[in-house]
Parts: sequence; structure tokens; C-alpha cells
Amino acid sequence: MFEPLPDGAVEQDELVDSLVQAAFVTMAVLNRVAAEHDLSLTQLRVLGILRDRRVGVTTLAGYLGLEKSTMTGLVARAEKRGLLQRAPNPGDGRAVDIFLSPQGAELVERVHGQIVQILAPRTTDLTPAEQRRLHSLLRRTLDAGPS
Amino acid sequence: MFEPLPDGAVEQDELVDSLVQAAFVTMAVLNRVAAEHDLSLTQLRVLGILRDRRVGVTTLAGYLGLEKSTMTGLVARAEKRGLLQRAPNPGDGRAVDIFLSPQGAELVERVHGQIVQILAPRTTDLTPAEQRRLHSLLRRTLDAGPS
DNA sequence: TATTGTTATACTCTATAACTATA
DNA sequence: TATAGTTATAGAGTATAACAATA
Repeated sequence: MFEPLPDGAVEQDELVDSLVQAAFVTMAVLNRVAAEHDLSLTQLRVLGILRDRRVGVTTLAGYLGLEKSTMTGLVARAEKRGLLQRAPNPGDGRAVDIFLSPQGAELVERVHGQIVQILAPRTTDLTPAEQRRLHSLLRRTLDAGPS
Repeated sequence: MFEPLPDGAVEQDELVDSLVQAAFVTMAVLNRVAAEHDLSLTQLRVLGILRDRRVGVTTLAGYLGLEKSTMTGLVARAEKRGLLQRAPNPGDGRAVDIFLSPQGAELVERVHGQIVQILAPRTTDLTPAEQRRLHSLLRRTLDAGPS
């Protein structure tokens, strides 16, 4: 009467859908918190990357999957707001180093804390053991590599 | 020597970070697939919502968290491409019904299949039991409600 | 009066192409 | 020649404010 499912296809589908939904919910939170500080998600990502790095425009563009020319505008606007700074690279006359200003560093930590505060309670229905399991499963899913 | 951690704070932090990272990885896939079909993520979301609904502009804007005026442009561009259609609502002379065209319906199914095909393999390192567990944990995390 | 949708306007994000300065 | 970054230009996405038509 029932055909055997093609190797768990329905479950796969539902698992993917829940991953996608979780992504949308999470991104909505990030967007909202960023917007509270007049930041776009991209601006927030820039600050997040610069949290522990000082990089050139091309490298930054690479992290974000954007064009160099796009970075120029993003960096210019963030610099104008005093969130990051530009300085000529000592070793390469063409290159420019991008790094957080003190205000930018302060802001990104504050925003990060806010995000944790909002997202963490969503997982507190889970037992500590379940939280560890979810963490580990997500890690392994992510590490399954690109594409 | 070691202070007791404030009630699992570090683990919470790492769990949230893995949720955020999973969201970025997932959104990157969605963006890439959408772009292959010359769709923005927002356009794709519009098509996804209309998959099983016929709604007015205000309702659609509500689902997406956007302004009505923003929808006008999004809908106009998608309509121009033949992906959706507008029709006056029979019951309310002010309202407009938005719904997928046959081409739009075909496209959204194709894109959805592509997304599942790309994301599903990421979870195949997990055993079937682990997959069910991840699915269930994500669901419970999502259902923890908004904000 | 309130609601539905559009228009006008402005700004951010994004890409492509052309350019400069340096390597 | 190749690379780092900027500028010019154009289009999409977004919001705010003002508006017309209908309820």
C-alpha cells in the first residue's frame, strides 16, 4: 500500500526547511538589533570581521563576498560615522588598512551582547544536555563544507 | 581555582554563535541560488509566500516586515517579469490580490528543489537518528516564540 | 475617519567598467 | 603587467511623507 520512501527524502526536506526557517528567524533578530543602532546587516558584519582583524579592502570584500567597489562605499560611510578608520599600509603603498575605531569596537561588543541576550532564551527550553547536542549537531552540519 | 561559570553562560554564547553562523551559511546558499535566477532574497521570499496564498499588498508587507510602499516596487518588478499577477479584489474596491503566475509557480518549485539539494548533503554526515534529533531541536528552538 | 495601495523622494547596497597609483 | 583601491554610473531595496480611492 505504501511505497517505501526514497531513502528518507521527506525527512531530509523537512530538516532543510527547519534549517532555513531557523536562518530566517535568526537573521530577523540580527537585522532588528542592527537597525536599532542604524546599522545594516552588512555594516554589522564588517564590524564583526574587524573585531579581531586589521585587513585591506580586497580581503574584507572577500570575506563578505562583495566587490571592492562596494566596500569603498561601505567603509566610507562607516568611517564617516566614526566606527572604523583607514590608514595607509606601511608595507604596500597601494593598500589601505581598515580597522575598528574605539567607538566601533565598543559598539560591536554591545550589539553582540544584545544578540546573545535575545537569542539565548530561545534555547533555554532545552535541557543543558540538549543544548550541547544542538551545538554539536550545528557545528557538524556547518563543517560539512561549502557549496 | 576556577570560578563556577555563571550558569552555563559560555556554552550559551557558543550555542548562539553557532546558530548565527548556521544562519549565515544558510542565507549564503539561498542568496546564491536566488541570484542564479536573477532573484533577490526578498523576491524569492515573496514567491515563497505566494506559493500557497493569494494576498493583498498590506498582508504581504506584513509577512516580510516591510512597508507597503516597498512592496509596490517589488511587486511591480516581479509582475513585469511575469512571475506574479495583480488583480482587483472582488470584495474590496481598494484592495489588490497578488498571486503567482504559472511561470512564477514553476520557478519557485524549481528553486526550492535546488535549495534542498544543496543543503541536504550537509546533514548526511549525521545518522538518521541525529537528523531527527536536529530537526526536533531546531523546531523547539524556533517555537520558543518571537523576540 | 480609517484603510488600501501608489507616487515622490532620498539614501543605502550592490555590480560593472574605467581609472590611478603602486608593485 | 598585475594588483589595490577609488570613481562614475546604474539599478534594486528600503523608508517616510503625501496622496487618491474606497470603506
